[in-house]
Formats: sequence, C-alpha cells, structure tokens
Amino acid sequence: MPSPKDTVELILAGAVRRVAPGIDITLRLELPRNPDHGDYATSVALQLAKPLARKPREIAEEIVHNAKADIEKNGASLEIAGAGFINIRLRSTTKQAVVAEILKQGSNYGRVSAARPEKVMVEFVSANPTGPLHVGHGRQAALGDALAALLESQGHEVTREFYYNDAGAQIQNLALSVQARAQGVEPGGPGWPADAYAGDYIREIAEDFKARGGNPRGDLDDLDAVRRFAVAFLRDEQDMDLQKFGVKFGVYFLESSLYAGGKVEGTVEGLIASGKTYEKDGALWLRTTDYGDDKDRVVRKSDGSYTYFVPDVAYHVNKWQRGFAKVINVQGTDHHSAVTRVRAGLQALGIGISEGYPDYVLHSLVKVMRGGAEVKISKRAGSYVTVRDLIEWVGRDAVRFFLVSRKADSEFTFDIDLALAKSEENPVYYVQYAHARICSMLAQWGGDPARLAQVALGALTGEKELRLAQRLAEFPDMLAAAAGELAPHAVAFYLRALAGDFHSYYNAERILVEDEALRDARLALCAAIRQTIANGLALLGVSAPEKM
RNA sequence: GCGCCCGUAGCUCAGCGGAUCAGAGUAUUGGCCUCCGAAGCCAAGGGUCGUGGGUUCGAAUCCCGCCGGGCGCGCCA
Repeated sequence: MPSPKDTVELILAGAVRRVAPGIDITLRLELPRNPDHGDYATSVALQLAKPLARKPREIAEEIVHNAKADIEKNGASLEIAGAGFINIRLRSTTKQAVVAEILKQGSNYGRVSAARPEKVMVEFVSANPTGPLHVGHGRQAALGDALAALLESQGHEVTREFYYNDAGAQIQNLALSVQARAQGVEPGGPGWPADAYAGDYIREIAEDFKARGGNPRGDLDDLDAVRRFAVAFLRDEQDMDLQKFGVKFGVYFLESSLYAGGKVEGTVEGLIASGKTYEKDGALWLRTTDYGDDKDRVVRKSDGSYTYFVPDVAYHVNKWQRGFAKVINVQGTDHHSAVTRVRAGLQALGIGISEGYPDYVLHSLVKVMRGGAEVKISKRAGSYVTVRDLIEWVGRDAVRFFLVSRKADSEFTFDIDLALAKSEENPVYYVQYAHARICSMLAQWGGDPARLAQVALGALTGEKELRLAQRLAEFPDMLAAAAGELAPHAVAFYLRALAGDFHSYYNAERILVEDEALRDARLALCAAIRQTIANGLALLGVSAPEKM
C-alpha cells in the first residue's frame, strides 16, 4: 500500500510535468519543522520560476489548480504560502491510517521488497588475528552490521563478510612474539624480537601454549606450531567478542586461499596482459595514475614477492565473480589511499567491473579518553581499549547504539570515564525506556494486543497524536534514505526523536482512560510506536526490552 | 609540500542534491510524581554555522582562498 506521501508526491509530480513540460526537475517533498507550513511542503514553484521565466506564485497556483481534485480525493489539501511554496496538509484520517498499517505489518513495517533485489556484500571488521579487537573494530562492527541490516530491509540479499590475513609478515611476527614470551623473554628485554607484539595477551597465549603443549621445549622450537596455535587462539577470542557484540558473519575469507587458488598469480598475469604494467628498478609497476592515483604502484617487488595490493585486487575480483554487483567495504580512514588503488587495479584488468566498484564507508578512528588523557590505540603498544572492555563496562546495547550514533566520517571521542560514570544516561536507555514503558502499559491494560490492529482510530485527533502518526509514517522513508546513503546513524537519530515524541505525549495525556474508544485508539498508537522502535532497534542490533 | 576528510550552542553531535534550516542531546537554572514506569516531562538562557571572497532573488548547505584539526602520501600490511 503506497504511503500518503508517495501518493501526494506522484500527483504533484504529474501536475508539475503538465505545468512545466519538458523541464527536468525532481519534485522533493520536505518535512517542515513549523506545523503552520503543513505536513509536507515543496519549493518546486520557486525552482521553476527561472526556467519558465514566470512568477513563482503564478506557477504554484497553476500546479495547485492541476492537482487539487486528485489530492483532495486522496485525503489531503494544498495551499500556497509565502513566495510560492506549496504546503500539503493531510487529513487526520489519512494520518491515523498508518497506525493500523504498522500493527498489520508488525516486524515487517519499514521493510520493502526491492524491485530489483541485488546481491550485496558488506565487508567489515576484517581484523588480522594478531590481537584482540579494539574500539575501532567495534565501530566497524556496529556500522557494518547495521548497514547490512539496513540493506536487507530494502529487500537486498546481503552477505556479511570478514576477511583476514592468516599468513603474512604480521602473523610471523605474532608467532615470534609468542615464542619469545614462552621462552621467558620479557618485552623490551634482551633477546626480544624487533617490533614484536608486547601486549599482555601474548603472555596469555604463551602460557596456554605451554600448558597444553606437552613437552614445552620441543614445541617451542616448532614456530609453525606456535603460529597455528596463536592464530587459532586469537580467532577464537575475536569470535567470542563478536558473538558478545551480536554480530554474525556469513563468510570468513582467508587471504591464504587467494594464494592457494592461484588467484594472486592470475591477477598479476591479468595486469601484465592489460598492458598497463612496466618494469622499473627491478620491480613491476602498474600505471594506477591512469585511473586517478597520484603515483604508480609496485605490483611485484624486486625480490620477486608481491605487494599487499595484489591480493587486495585479487580479493575484489573474487567478490565480483561471486556475483556481488554491490560491495561495501567498511574501513578506517587510515586505509583511504587503498580506495583509489584497488579501484584502479580492478579497472586496469579490463574485465568489465564497474567503475566505482567497490563502495567504501570510511570511518574516522575512535579516540579513547580516560582520566582526561588519550589512550593510544596501537596493537604494538598493547594498551588499547578492546571491544570486550567496552562491552563489560557499559553493556552491549549501549556500545552498539553509541558507536553507530555518529556519522562514520566524523571523529569520535569515546570518553571512558563518562561512559562509566553516566552509563545510565546513555541515549540508548531513553529509546529502550519508551519501549518498556509501552510494554508495561499494555500489560496493565491486559487486553489482546492483536485486537488493536482493528480498532477505530478516529479518536486520535490531538496535536501530539497526529505528530506521532506522522513520525511513524516517516520510518520507511528514513530507512530507504539511510540505506541509500549508507548512513546508519540516521536510524539512531530517528529513534531518539520518536522516543522523544512518545515520552512527551505520555506525560501530557493519559492513555488508559475510561472512554473505551479513546483508550483503544491510544493503545493502538502506542503499540505502533512500540513496534516501530523494536524494528529500528533490531536493525542496530540493540535489544528492545519489555522491562528495564 | 601534495591528496582525502572534518570545523555548527560551554561539551558531544545532527542538518549540508540552497528557500519553510539555526537544531538535538548534555551541562546550567527554574518547575512537574496521593495519577498508565521521574531511566520521564515542561520552561529559560546559550551559536555573526572556523574565516574571507564568489555564484544566486535566496547559502550552514554549491565554488575558490586562508586558518585550525584528523588520516594518508613505502619495493610495510
């Protein structure tokens, strides 16, 4: 069933085409803050003034004249204001209808089936198994998972994928670190390998290895065994953290599989065949500058090995070949130089991969403050705050909601002291509280909530009630916009606003009144709010508790 | 130095395909529970939207310069 907004938009767009034939303009309905300006408004007449060389008000009058009958038939009215704005007002019955619609659709409210469903991949976290997950990974997990859920809500078939390097120099470094630690070498002490990981978790792995390894001396010399043990240990740990965070991946992709399958070699051959490579200083270079990069990149080093850039390209070829027409990589901005490079590599191959492939959501790194000082995020230092720490301190719901509540590219300061001291004032509770309050009210009423979907809604005429209905009606549009812009923070802001409207309403009006018709209508509205909050929170991976 | 991103209320941040866009939370101050959950509500103060130009009838929003901050700029990953 098309929403009133869609209907109004369609009718007005038709009128605009008749008034301004041949002029390419997209009609956009705004949501005015000022209620005097109606429920929707458009400045399309002002925008048409120049191309039509006419007064905006005249144009507005003509549009309104054209659309009026149809608009009114569909439960709305038009008026012209100011310089030529067209304000649209919906009748109360039109607004009330959304409540029944939500209760009918239940957990599907906001979800749509795409006209053309796409196979979409969101790749995120992708932490190498060289240490516990840090807050940056937490931000990625919160963003990526919400993004994936958002795209699913729009009818796409989404795969969540985790990519990790299980064989490179960093892994070797990990093995050496564990080995040294197991042999009793202290970080920084004599015999400590250069650039070794010094975090405490290395000691834990070393002790665990010795405890389970049988003959410690013999096992310790077997660096390969140490490496396998350490990787498995850290993978388990990361899995546990992700599970606690409520994030599930569909695919774990190993970098080593690209080598094993000959994909890396094949990519190099493909690049050479494209004619975009050249030899210089004993190395093989790719002309990435042909594709907007600021310098050419080395593909094969003079020692014969490949740069990390090659498996990166091979991996994305693989994504493409698996049929993912749309891929979104969630990464920190510290990797933004890879964006141009990977795209350049894919274009150079000339195998028909679309130009902007893949999409990226880059997030600024999270700065962690504690005791008024910054805690450096560095795997090597071993002093960074982990995802697990955050969850233990403020709870999974708060961490997820908080981390997704900001635009990805804005810098983000996570003040540990504040989160600890004021955990109860975290915005997530505000939204959850609205949900719990409604649950409590429905329980007190004691009726059958399923019945509310059929209840008469005509009694919902209060200003706050109609505003709430409008807010609820925005939900699907908000989701579509958030999915389109890859901006999950919009969901968090919407929920905050909806909860705010509800709390305000709750304090102003009594829901469980004597008058049955009024009570049922109000309960139906509240049930619809509860449903919408639950649906929104589910997308963010945050629980919607019935009691708090 | 070059490239990308970011500068909006004391603080943390929305808004940025122009108009009906000066907003939210928090903090501060003052009110509201014999009443459905006060983890709540109501009200007040607080910003020349970093800065200087430009485009436009109209700019927080688009363009250019400058200032400030972040991240990149390896035959590291």
